[in-house]
Amino acid sequence: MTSVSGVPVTVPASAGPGDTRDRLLEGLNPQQREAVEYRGPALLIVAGAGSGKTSVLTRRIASLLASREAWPSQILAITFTNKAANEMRERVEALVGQKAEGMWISTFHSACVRILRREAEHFGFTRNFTIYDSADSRALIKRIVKDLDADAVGLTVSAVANKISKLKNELSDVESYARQANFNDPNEVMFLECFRQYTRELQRANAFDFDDLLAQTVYLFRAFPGVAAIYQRRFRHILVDEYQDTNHAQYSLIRELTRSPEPEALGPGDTNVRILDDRGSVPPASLTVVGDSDQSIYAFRGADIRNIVEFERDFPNTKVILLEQNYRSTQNILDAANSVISNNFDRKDKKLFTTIGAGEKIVGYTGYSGHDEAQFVADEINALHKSGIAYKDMAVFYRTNSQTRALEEIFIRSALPYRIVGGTKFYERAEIKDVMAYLVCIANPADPLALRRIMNVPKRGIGPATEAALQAHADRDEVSLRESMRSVELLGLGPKVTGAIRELVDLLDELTGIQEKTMVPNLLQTLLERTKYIDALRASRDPQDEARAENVEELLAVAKEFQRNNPGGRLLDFLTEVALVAAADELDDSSGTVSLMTLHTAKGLEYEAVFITGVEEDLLPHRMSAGEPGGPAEERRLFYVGITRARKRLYLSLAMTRSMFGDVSVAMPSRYLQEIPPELIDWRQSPGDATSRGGTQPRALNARREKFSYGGSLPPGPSATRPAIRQHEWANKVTNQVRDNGDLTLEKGDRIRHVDFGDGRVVDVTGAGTKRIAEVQFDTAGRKRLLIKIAPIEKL
DNA sequence: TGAGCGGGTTTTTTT
DNA sequence: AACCCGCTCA
Repeated sequence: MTSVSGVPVTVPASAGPGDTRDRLLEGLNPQQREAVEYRGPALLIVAGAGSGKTSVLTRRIASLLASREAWPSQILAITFTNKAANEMRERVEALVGQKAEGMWISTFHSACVRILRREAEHFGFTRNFTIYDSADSRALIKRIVKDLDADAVGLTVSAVANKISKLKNELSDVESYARQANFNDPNEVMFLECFRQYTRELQRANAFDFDDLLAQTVYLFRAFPGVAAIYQRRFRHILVDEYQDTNHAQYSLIRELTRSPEPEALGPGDTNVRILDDRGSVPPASLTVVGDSDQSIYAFRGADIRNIVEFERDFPNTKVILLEQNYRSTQNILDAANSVISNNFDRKDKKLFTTIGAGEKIVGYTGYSGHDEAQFVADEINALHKSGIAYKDMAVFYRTNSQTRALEEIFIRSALPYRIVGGTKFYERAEIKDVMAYLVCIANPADPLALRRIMNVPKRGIGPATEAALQAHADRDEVSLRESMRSVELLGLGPKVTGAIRELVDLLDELTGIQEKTMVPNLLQTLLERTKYIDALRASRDPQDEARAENVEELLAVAKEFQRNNPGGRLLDFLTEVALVAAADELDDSSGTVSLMTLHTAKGLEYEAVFITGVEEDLLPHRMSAGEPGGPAEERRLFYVGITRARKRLYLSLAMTRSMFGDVSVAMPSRYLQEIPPELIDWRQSPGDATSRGGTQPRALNARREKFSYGGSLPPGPSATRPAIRQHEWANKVTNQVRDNGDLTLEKGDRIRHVDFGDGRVVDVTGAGTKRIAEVQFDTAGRKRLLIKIAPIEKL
């Protein structure tokens, strides 16, 4: 195999058989080819949106393997989501025509878990540690804040949680924070105590939070050079995607991995002599990073744009390759994107271009309310679908998760198949967290958080008083909560409670004992049967509990699926996988549904048609970003990311009024709309129209009109001289009324009256049972699809 | 112990 | 509007 020296070489290296090399470079432009074939210590690929970076990265790995420059086990590729990782692995394997066993392609977090599971014993953890998600961390912090009465100095749970997270991303720990803390500030002293206790509790629980996964791995490498050396020797080629969104901890991890291992750390058993250079030491791994500073949207969780901006300075002998040709979007979409992002000063100018052609104009729409806007989106999706675009090729983006409500209500009513990516996730549901907590108790008996969660679920008469008694016993004897349950008979509790605790702890211990040799679905099945968890839900009077029972059964199906994909997988692997699923991982490409997601989740994805909703001040840019330095610029990048997801059709929509916290407030068009050349937008209903209705709307909207010019895109003639906008143009003032029509039946030709849309005629009826859908041509509001059972309609 | 009620708070984005 | 919390009463 070719040795990798520290000297940059542009490789004409025998990239395997010629035809393999040709295949790897097929269809690539010169810059892309160079990005695949360049060899050297450090490569920065500045890849604009849609410039084919994933393809380049994939082929670069394939090229390393095909030319035998690297074994699969010497490659570490970091992607942003697990889904991207799986896709990349499949594509590499397809390119090199073999299973690339031993190749690490994963997210930062997954890679760190893998390392920590192997090495946790070095520093006081065991390999079966629990991973606390943000909700778990919050729960723990909440307890601590309460115990310490930190409210008293104005510390809230979220303030503490955010600050701890931020510090960990900066690789600060309790000691380093304490060294520079101001001890005259009671708030800071209290925070320090919270931080200290939180850290101690995690350690005791044998648990890491999300931020620890990164920070503790860095700590591990720094504190144990021998451990670091294992990975420094092993990984010869490190590739990082979405580098603009790395935070300091991630940056440091990469730094550690691309160091030469210290010579004394090389054990005598080190047989990997092939990679030794002339001086007898192991050269650092080569590093490839791909990113686009215009798409940096995670500063709020510590991403530091300087990591990419200063990459060349950080890593000497860096080769930089720019990919500017866009293969995704039409020129109109790119022009809009370019002109929006050009308003961010302090960036290297770069302009995306395409040879695809101008394409359709961007469509703009201003709704009366969020529901109205949603109705527009639904109608357009319906029209696009009829024109031949599959549901799965369309997506609706929004800034905040709360915007899903109106969209969902309308989509359900319009009988559109949709799916929300992310948001309130499956694994965040209480019943799923309960069952997962049982599994955590089985895997990691030291974890008291999980144990407390399930202690009295389902109800078995173990209340707070009993729990406190157990905890007191645990504290006194300095044992775990689990251990104190084992000696429950010594506590002098009532016979009923004692019996319940005995039963629970015996069950947990029994399952802990067999977890290593039991299939996950079987373990889960046994658990559910013995705890009667599902039975308890089914017996409940709350009608929602039936749905919860179904969710738990769904989890069982997930476990079976996991076992199918990982025949050797054990409980610990299952828990790891579940803990690290990201929103974008849930995406099922084959599903015939419209995808709804936040702009953040949309990163890295692309669709034929994209709807960006809520393009309003205080939403995009979000109100909360105004105070942050660099906030508005980051929001602009977010908008840019959204725009550049679209291949052919882009819709921008907003509403004049938006309900928040239960009451309605007036919304203003986003400043970013003015940054798009007016001739690129075809306003179906512009903010100008929306405010010229006269009469009842708040003054602020009328005032706003003067400041907004939508150029030639307005319908001809000043609004005042047009016959007053007739009521029917506002016929779609959609309310959120829903009703149950029982078994109302409609047939083609029936006349109906709709609360929002007025009168209309049924032109088609499809579907069956409760899913019967009427296609209605309204006299004034256009054509709509309605779910007959719930639409606010009556037959005339 | 646990159901039910009233009052306060909430929404930025995520691994 | 929806959720969480703490309090009261059975």
